[in-house]
Parts: sequence; structure tokens; C-alpha cells
Amino acid sequence: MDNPADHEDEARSGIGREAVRGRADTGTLGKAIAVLDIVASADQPMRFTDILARSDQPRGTLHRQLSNLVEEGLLSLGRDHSYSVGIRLLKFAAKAWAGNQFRVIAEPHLRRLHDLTGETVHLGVLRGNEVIYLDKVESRQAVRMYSQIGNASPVYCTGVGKAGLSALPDAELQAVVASIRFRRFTDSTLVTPEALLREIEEIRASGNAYDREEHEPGIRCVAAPLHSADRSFVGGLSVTGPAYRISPELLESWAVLVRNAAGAIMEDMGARLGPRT
Amino acid sequence: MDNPADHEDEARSGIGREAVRGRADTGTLGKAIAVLDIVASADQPMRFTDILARSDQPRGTLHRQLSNLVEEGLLSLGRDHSYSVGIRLLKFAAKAWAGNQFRVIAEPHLRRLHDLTGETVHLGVLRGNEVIYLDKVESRQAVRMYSQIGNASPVYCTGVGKAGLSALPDAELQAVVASIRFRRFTDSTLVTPEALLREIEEIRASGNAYDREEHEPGIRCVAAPLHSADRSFVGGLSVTGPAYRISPELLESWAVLVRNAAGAIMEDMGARLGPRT
DNA sequence: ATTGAAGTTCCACTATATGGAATTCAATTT
DNA sequence: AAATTGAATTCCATATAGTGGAACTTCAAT
Repeated sequence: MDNPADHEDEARSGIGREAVRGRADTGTLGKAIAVLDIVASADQPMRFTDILARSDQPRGTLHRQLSNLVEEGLLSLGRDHSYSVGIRLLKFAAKAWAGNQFRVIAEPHLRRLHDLTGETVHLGVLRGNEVIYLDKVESRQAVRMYSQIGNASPVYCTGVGKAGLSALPDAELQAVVASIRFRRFTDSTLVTPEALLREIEEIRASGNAYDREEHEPGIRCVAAPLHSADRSFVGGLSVTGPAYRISPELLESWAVLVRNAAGAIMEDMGARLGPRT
Repeated sequence: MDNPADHEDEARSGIGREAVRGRADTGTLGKAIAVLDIVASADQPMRFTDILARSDQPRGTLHRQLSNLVEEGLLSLGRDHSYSVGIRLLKFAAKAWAGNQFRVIAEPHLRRLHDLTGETVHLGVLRGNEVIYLDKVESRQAVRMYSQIGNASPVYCTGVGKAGLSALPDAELQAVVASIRFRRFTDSTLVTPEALLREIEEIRASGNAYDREEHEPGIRCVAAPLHSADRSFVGGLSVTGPAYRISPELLESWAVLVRNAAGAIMEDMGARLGPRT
């Protein structure tokens, strides 16, 4: 039973960022990537007409965009005319992951946190109204590598997501929250902007975010906010585990560990990235 | 000691495919992705001028392309003006990986092969003159998830690479080989097209490719070719291990296991993807 | 065979990318 | 502190490349 599961709702990533600040025009590239995103957000290969329905491009244009994406290896076209995400992206992603300073610096701290708690530790960053998992340390490594890394989950019902939100300046926070299309995953899921904002206030006060079985029944976590010095990365880290094993009290007792780890990571980043300002 | 290590030579991916068949023009998108590839192929973050030197675009153009890539989240721009690959690619790659039928179908067979041999099993596909690793099964999972997946290695000195080459039609094989810029990694590395083509013939005859410490000293592997029914994926799978533990005889004895696994995978794909033709 | 839906190609039109040059910015040196 | 240098960024007239409506082809189903 994996934890931060795919969410297959309508929330197209990027919506959030658009809202956050009149985003600069990315021209032809932007349109092509939007098409790529449509295919990537679907949970099964899409045929031409499916994509056409979700895109607002005319037939001819869309067809050329798809052809170009396929030619570049960003999409792959099966013989049944279904489009799926291309493996060239794996090469890019491998570099993105290995070269990400945020992740590299955080890694030893994630391990330490895992050693202290014995539970799964996640590192994630905000991207619009989604959180993208950058790394994870768990005992039962045997499961599936790559499993969660790169997966996107909603901000409003994950510990890392809410922690990240609490680290945003108010203007951005408002914009992101406004862009969320709330969906109930469990009985405890927060489904209104008001409830979410109220909780963000608590997180800012206490320094810890919790996921109280809000995304998946039976899964709890404590998280703490985290951001790079220049705020180019805003996210959080969390300790996650099954409710039957982790009482609210135990979770509570880890809160300080998570906060300390977050603090240590940010300190390291300050040292590594900017002995300046 | 990782096995299929990064290769940081000049071989820009895509060169191969260009040569393979007058590649259709991908216009603005193609240029942007070429820029992305330059950044992704470097082993450290690049500054504007570095990229300018490797790109053949004029300053203004390149700057806009980079800005667009950053805006789209495909690149990330540090406050020291260095560009690195953006985390949005992780999201795309997660989908590419999880949704790749080739990999999904192969997975149980990789496990079985691992159980039979006790050594690391790799699945990879050709992409131009590189091989991109799609999956890997190894005992010591604890190392680093994501480690090799998505990594690109040269075709000419890896088992999976040579196996994949042997599955190509002659015309494409010639074109790919012609695009290779040979580099000596070890004493055993094949460094001429002639030697490589000769070995491809042997692989075609025997059904197995070997890496006899040609990429990394002390690392050996047996591989077998593999391709999807429509040849949209051409690659191979391999069993890899340290030379001190794996004698040439032992390696030889696994050859048939690897071939059988490859055969089983292709059979499964035929059943799953095309009860047609 | 016939129909219909899905995918692909075409080409005049127009929006968009281009790229050389000017400008701003940020370090380094005097 | 002022000057210098090299890098990064912005500007804008021009040319190129993307657009999109419509015609065409392909394939599956009846």
C-alpha cells in the first residue's frame, strides 16, 4: 500500500502558478508542454481525439505539436495511435534528480530522520498546487524504486504540501489556495479554502504540519516546512506511517525531530549555496 | 561502485537518430529541447555564456529560449545565474516510467532472472547511440533508488547496448554506428566501428551480447536483445556482476536464461499489445 | 460495398521567433 | 569610491515558423 498516491483529478498542474503572478508568455514551447502535460496527467494512453477534446488547439495545430513531441522523444506513439509519455524524459529526469542541490543536501538528514523514527521519510517541493516528491527513505526498499519520486499529490491534503504552503508569502499562498479544486479523499480531507487557511495559520504558529489520514485512510504524517535560501524551492519533509502503528502521541513526539531536521537542512544550504548576503 | 556509469563525453544524444533517417523538422520546440539537452548533458550547472558557447543560437534567441524553459519549469535558474534541469521533469518522468508498457511487462521477468542468478538485472532501450536504463533489479536495494534508471550509457560498450544494436535492421545499425564517437573506457573497450560490427554479427548468431569489462573495469555482463512488436522500443536486458565473483564460464551459463527471459517478455508483449496482424 | 469516425496533410495568412545592437547589472580593479 | 570589464538582459524591425480551416486519406464497423 503506497502512500502518496497519484491523484487523478482534474487539477492540471500549472494552474496554480499561472494564478500566482501574471506568468510570462512561453510561446510555442509553452503550448507544446501544455500538450505534454495533458498526456502526462492522464492515467492511460490517450488517442488523438481525446487530447483534442482537452486541448483548445485546432486539429491541424495539435497534430503538428504531437508530431513534434513524438519526434523529439518526449511522447511516444504506439501503433494503436495512442500517445504516452516518452522515455527521453527519463534521461532528463535522472539529471534533474541527481543534480538537485536541494535534494543532495537534504539526503543525509532524511536518512538520519529515518534512523530516529524507523518510518518512511519524504522530501517534496511545491509546484503550483501540487507537491512533487523529490526523495524518500524507507525501510522496505525492496518495494519499487522510483515509486513515489516524481509523483505529484495535492498540496491541501498532504503533510509536505501543507508545510510548504505555510512557508509561502501570503500573496502567493492566497493565489495557490484559490487555484485548488478540492476533492474529498477521506472523511478527514479539508475541502474548503477556509479550513485550509485556518490550518496553515496553526502550522505557521507551531512549525509542524500534520496529515491526519486526509489523503489516504490509515496513513498519518508529521511534516515541517523547508525552503531554499532564494525560495526557488519551497517544500517540506515528513515522516509517514500507518495509523495502527503510530498513535497521535507518537506522531506528536516526532514533530520536534522533523523541525530540527528541516532546520539543519536549511542551515546546510545556507552554508553551501550562499556565504553571501 | 555503480555499474553503468554516466558517460560525460561529447556524444550528444540524438545525433544518432538524426543520422538514421532524415529527421523531420521539429521547429521551435526542437531548438528549445536541444538547449535543454545541452544543460542536461553537462555534469554541472552551466552559466549563460557556457550554454551560448555550446549552442549555435545568437544571444538574444538563446536567452529567450532559456527564459521560456525556466518559466515552464523544465530548467531551474539559481541565484548565481546557473541553469540546471528542473524538477517538473520528474513529474513527467514518473509517468513515463510507470506507464511504460515495455517496462511493466518486463518487470516480473526481470525479477525471475534476478532470483535465478542472484545478480543485478538491467532493462534498457536504445535512444540514438545511447542506451537508457528503464529498470533494474538488484539485491542491495539500499543503495540509491533512481540510481541508474534514466541514466544514459554508450551503446558500444554495454551489454544492453550491443544487444539492442543487434536487433536493429542493417540500415539503422550502420547509421547508429556511424554516429558513435568512440571513447576508450577500459583496455577491453571496442573503439572501432569494424570491431563493433564484427561483434554485432556474433551476437546475431549466438543471441547473446557480453560486456567483458568494456565499460568499467571489474564489471561483466551477459545480455540478450529485446524489442517491442512494432519496434518502437529496441533494447535488451542483462545480468551484471563483479568479475571476481563471476567467471566467464558462469556468465556463459546464464546466457540461455537471459535469452529465455527476453523471449518470454516478447511473447507477453505480443499477447498484451497485439492480437492482431 | 458503404458509411462514418478518426487521423493526417495542405497552404494562404498571420502571429511568433529571430538576432544584432543597445542597455543594465555585478563583480573586480585602480 | 570611481572606473573598468565581462556577463546577463532587453529591445525591436524583419523574416520565419506556427496557425487553423478545410480537404483528404485510412481504417473499422455495418
